[in-house]
Parts: sequence; C-alpha cells; structure tokens
Amino acid sequence: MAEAQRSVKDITVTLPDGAKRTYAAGTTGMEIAESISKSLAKAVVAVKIDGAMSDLSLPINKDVSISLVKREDAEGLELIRHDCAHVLAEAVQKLYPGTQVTIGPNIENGFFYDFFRNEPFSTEDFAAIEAEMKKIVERGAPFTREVWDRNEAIKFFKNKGENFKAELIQDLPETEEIKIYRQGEWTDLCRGPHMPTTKHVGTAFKLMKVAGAYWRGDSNKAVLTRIYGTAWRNDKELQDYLTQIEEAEKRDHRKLGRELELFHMQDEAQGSVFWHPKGWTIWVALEAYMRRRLKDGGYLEVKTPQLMDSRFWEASGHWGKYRENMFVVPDVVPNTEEGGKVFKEEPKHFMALKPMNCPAHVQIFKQGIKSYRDLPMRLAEFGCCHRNEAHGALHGLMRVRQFTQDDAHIFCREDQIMEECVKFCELTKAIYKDLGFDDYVIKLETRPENRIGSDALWDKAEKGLEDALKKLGMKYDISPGDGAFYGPKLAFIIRDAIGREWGCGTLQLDFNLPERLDALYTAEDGSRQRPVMLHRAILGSIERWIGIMIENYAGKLPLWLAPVQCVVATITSEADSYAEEVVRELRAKGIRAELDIRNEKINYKVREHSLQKVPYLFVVGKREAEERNVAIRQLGSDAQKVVNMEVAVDDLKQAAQPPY
RNA sequence: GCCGUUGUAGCUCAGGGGUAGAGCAACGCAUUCGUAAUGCGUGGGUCGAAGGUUCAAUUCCUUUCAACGGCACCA
Repeated sequence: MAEAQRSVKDITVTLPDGAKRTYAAGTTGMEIAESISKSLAKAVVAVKIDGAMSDLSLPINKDVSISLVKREDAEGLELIRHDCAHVLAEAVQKLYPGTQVTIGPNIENGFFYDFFRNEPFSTEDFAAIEAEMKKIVERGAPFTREVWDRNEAIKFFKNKGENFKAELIQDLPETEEIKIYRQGEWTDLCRGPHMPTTKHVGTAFKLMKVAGAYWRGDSNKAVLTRIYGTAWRNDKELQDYLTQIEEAEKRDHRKLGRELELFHMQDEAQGSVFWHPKGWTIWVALEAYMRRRLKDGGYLEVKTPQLMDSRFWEASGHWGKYRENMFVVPDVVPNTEEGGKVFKEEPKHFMALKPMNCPAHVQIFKQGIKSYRDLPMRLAEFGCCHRNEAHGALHGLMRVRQFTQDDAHIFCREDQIMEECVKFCELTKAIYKDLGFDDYVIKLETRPENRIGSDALWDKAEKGLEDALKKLGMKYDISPGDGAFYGPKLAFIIRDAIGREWGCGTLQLDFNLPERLDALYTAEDGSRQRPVMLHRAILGSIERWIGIMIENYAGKLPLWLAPVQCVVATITSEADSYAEEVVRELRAKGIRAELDIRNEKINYKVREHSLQKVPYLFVVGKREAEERNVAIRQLGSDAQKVVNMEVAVDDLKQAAQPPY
C-alpha cells in the first residue's frame, strides 16, 4: 500500500555522486537545491535533468538523475551568455522602439542578437545600450517560463509587430512546446533554459561589434543587424579576454606580413599576393619540405596547364556549377586600334584559368593504358589555381583569388581506399606536427543535398573515410551535409590567432569524376575498370598555411623556415672584414645569413633585428675578431654566449636542419 | 554579393570650407659605440578615385573603388 502510494506521489532523484533522494512529485530543481543546502540554493542557476539543461523552476514529475548547475560551471557560463543576449534584446527594444527581435544564441566567448530595424545600429549606440542592460540586470526580474498555445503565440507576436518571431513559431515542429520566457515586462520566445533572474547575468559583459547577417542565414532573405557581445562570470575573466584579443591582434598575419616585409597586396591585384624576398623564402623552404615528404610518400609530382578550353571544364562539370567563380578568358586576338573596343568581334571561344587541378590530373592518368599494377597512382602538384571569390570573402592570405594548393589525386582500386586514407591521415598528422600544429579539428563532412552519385556509392564513400579515422583512433566530428558535390570529405581545421577556423588539409573520396571523365584501368582479369579518385591536400592553400603559421608563431618562425636565420652585426668598423668572413662561412654552410656593418650602435642593431624576429644574432666586436669568436644572442633571450666561430657555424647548421 | 565602418607621407595617426601636420622610417652630416631606439639636419603628400555644391573642397553632397568587421559563399 505504502509502496503504491510512493509510486504516485514520490520521485527518486539521483545526484551526480550516485546518492538517491526521494521527493514529492512536482518538486522543482530549486527546491531540491534548497533541501541540500542554503549555499547551494544560492549558487545554483539551472538544473541538468537526465543530461538536458532545464529551468530550476520546472516541476519534476518522474524518477530522474540530476546535476545542479552553478554559475561557475561551464554550462553556467553558457547560461550567462544566453541570458545576456535576452537582456540585450530587452534593452534594445526599450531604447529603440519598433525594432524587431529575432534570435540571440550564446556563442564561443559570448553571444549575439539579430535585430531588424530600418536604421542600422552603430558602435556609438553601445554605451547607451550597455547602460540600459545594466539597469535590467540590476532590477533582477525573474525569468519565468510559460508554455503557450501555438496559435495564441503567433497571434501575440504578430500583434506586437514581431513578424520574425511569428515566423519562427510557425515553423517549429508540431510536437514542440511553444515556450515563452518573461523577464519583468519583456517576453520572448525561447527554447530556454534561463537562470532564475536577470541579476544572475552579472555585469562582466561588453558589446563588441555590429555586423550584418541574413535572416535564417539565407542571402535571399532580409538583412538583420547583429550585435555581438562577450560575457563572463566576473570582471577579471572579461578583462583577461579583452587582453587576449588585443594580444592576438598583434599577431595578425597581415600586420606581421608588412612589418616583417614578407608580402603585400594591392588594389590592382586584389586577392592575389605579391611575395617579397623574405616571404618567398619561407614559401620555398616550406615547398621543399613538402616535396621531400611527398616523394617519400610515393607521390609523383606533375605540372598542368593554367589555362584550358571551356569545353574541358564543361566535361568536368565545373562549367555549369562553378562558372560564376571562374576567371574566363576569351580566346580571341584583341583589337589593337587605339581607343577601340578590346575585342572587335564577340568572342565565341573561351578559355578559363583552372580553379582546381583534378580534371587535369585525370588527363595525365588517362594517357596511355593504365594497369591495376600502376595503382595506386598518386599525382601531386603545387597547383596554382584561380577562383573569383566574392569581395567580402577575401581575407589577407587566408582567402585569396590566386592560391596554390599542395594538391594530389590518388587513383586507386576500391579495396585500396582504406589503406590510402590511413596513409594520408598519418602523413598529415606527421607534417602538422613538424610544422608545429598539434591542435586541429577533424571533421567528416557528409553528403550535401545537391550531389551527384547514388546513395549506395555515398554510403560506401562515407564509410571508407570513417573506417580509416576509426582505425587510426583519430578524434573527429561529423558535419552533415558539408561534403563536396561529388563525395564526402575529411577536413582538417586549424584556428588562427583570434580563433577563426580555416580548413587546411582535406581528403575527398570521389567515385564520380573518373566516371565523368572516363578514366579506366585494366584489371587482373583483363576487364576495364574505373579507378576511385581521392582528392587530397595537406596544407590546403600554401598562402593560407603561411598566414596561419605566421600567426601561430607570432612571426617567430622556426629556424629552418626563418627568412633570415642569422645576422652578423658589428660593434665597430674594426670588425667589418671579420664579420664579412663569418657571413661567408655561414652562407657556405647553407645558412641564410645577413651582414650588418652599418655605423650604428649595437643596441640599435639588436633592437632592430629582434623586432624583425631574426632567430640568431652573431655580434662581433674587436675582441671577437681578434679571438675568432662570435657572441651569440638568440631571439627571445638577452643571454649571450661567446663561442668559437667555426663551432658556432656548425652548431647553427645543425639547428637549422628542416624536420624532414 | 549583402550590412556596417574606414580611407590624410613608406608605417602609426592628428587636423579641418581659404590648397596640410607629428612620431617612426628614408636620405645627408657628425658620432666607432659591447647587447632592445646617438645627435643634428634634409627631402617627401593633386588628403583612395570621379562628379557636384561653392568665389574657394582634402574638408560638405553624390557615385565609385579598396580595405576592415561580420553574413552568405568556399569545387
């Protein structure tokens, strides 16, 4: 009898430490916290019920396991940010009546909220908005949760002129509850959960920037104004974050590229890079390293045409799908008449700069007859490609119009896919390690909506990539729908100084292009078979990679990549001829050394070469010249070591060896 | 491409309806110096471009280009 009663009225709550407690059905998270301790009740901001975040005020009606989320927890910080977005929205609507609200999620380091308003916001409005937000926080209105009837809710928001919210509700699945949160007078449709009151948001927040964003991420829809903010648990965290951003901006590769005289860009060649001697030195060293890696990896290097007839691109399928981003060149002799039209007649034939290398590599594969014995055939190219990227997409070295891929295509049999994928991942891992990147994310990007090829083929391809990752025990996330139109891909993603993510390495499985371009090999039984094609790049774009490396190392590249590895600087002109001899010795050993015999103080020279991030400075004065020594000063240290010149040169040669 | 911001000397930036200014850099001279800026001097800009308003525009207006911050895109 007692047992039966319990099952109706009581629930068992399991805490994270495994302890079980019994409460009356309908008990809320807050009540549970209060029953444990007063201080816990004070600190708690939400409750995780069976793994799902919920409001503390939500009655619990069944047996569950819970954990109480405090403001200090990682989940608590997410709530601070999300609630802060709501506070922002309330403040904006108070200050700018008629502004429509849309959505405001928390993101890494903060939150944003998208508004619709005829007048744009400007950063000058921030002070007023922040002040209003602080008032709302100070007021500390409780967040209360209500579940509304769908049609009531739509009517409510339509009446308020909140068309975007009404549209959101309309599009929510029928099964979804329509949850409305109130904070004082202000209401918003929201999935929740929220902290108990606006006061819990605290004041460690700051509005950062305004930006345009499309409604529902669709470029055909309305443009909204997005306000980004950052929010933290306390002022120290906020300050630390702001300092961190400031520091990161100092490593911006565009800034360092100019300061270190690596490259520049200009209007007349937007999206293309002018590599200066020092920048190009990095490139050449990196490319040479990659060549050694590829050669040992069984790749064969090739070079294919830059400009090819449009019918070639028609056959590959790019003409139809990507033409708007291709640079198309009329195949006509231009008019030479002064002041005349560029072309006398309407061009009939077109060529196009290659936007990628794959079809060209298929042409090489197709020359002659290939046997199963030739497979896998790995064709590699440092392929210079052109893509007419949208203006807004261009970004320093990271996104350019002319770029060089460390591209390769592996033609193999189906039963070789797994092994090739494994080899590729291993090679990529090794190269990233050599180049100083241990921190990257792997994404498995699966079939997009617009695609070619049967589902059976896609199943096979996606499984192939996943199996290889599993075999290697590499961690990965799945990004559904992000694959290429011809096949799924692995993307190796690296972050730049300020946390932006850039795709670098990629491995794409393709059963389609060999079919489309009619690539065949002769199998053991004499039959003609289609090879499978693996598109792969490790650095991705060499431009981008160098940009990321500059930021990662804050310009202080490892010795083997440093454009100038050593400067020999004199203290007085008495050491000039000795300094010249030291430079000759260094250069004879393959060290990139420069001579500085300018009539300047050694302080000045040290400062200048340090700012130029030269790894080694050999200082020579009268003493060193007489004793045939050099005073070595390494970048980042003010210690000096006086060493015999020949020993120093040999040591530096050793230290400057590339990792492979 | 879309929304917003910015554009003045090589760089960083100030100024403002009466045709521009600083620091650093460059150049010249002096200084020969021991580990993150020696001193003095000189030169340098059709104020992103085009058009308009005005007696007068770098400044105000329009258009345009580029860069920057996002969004969309990224074979």
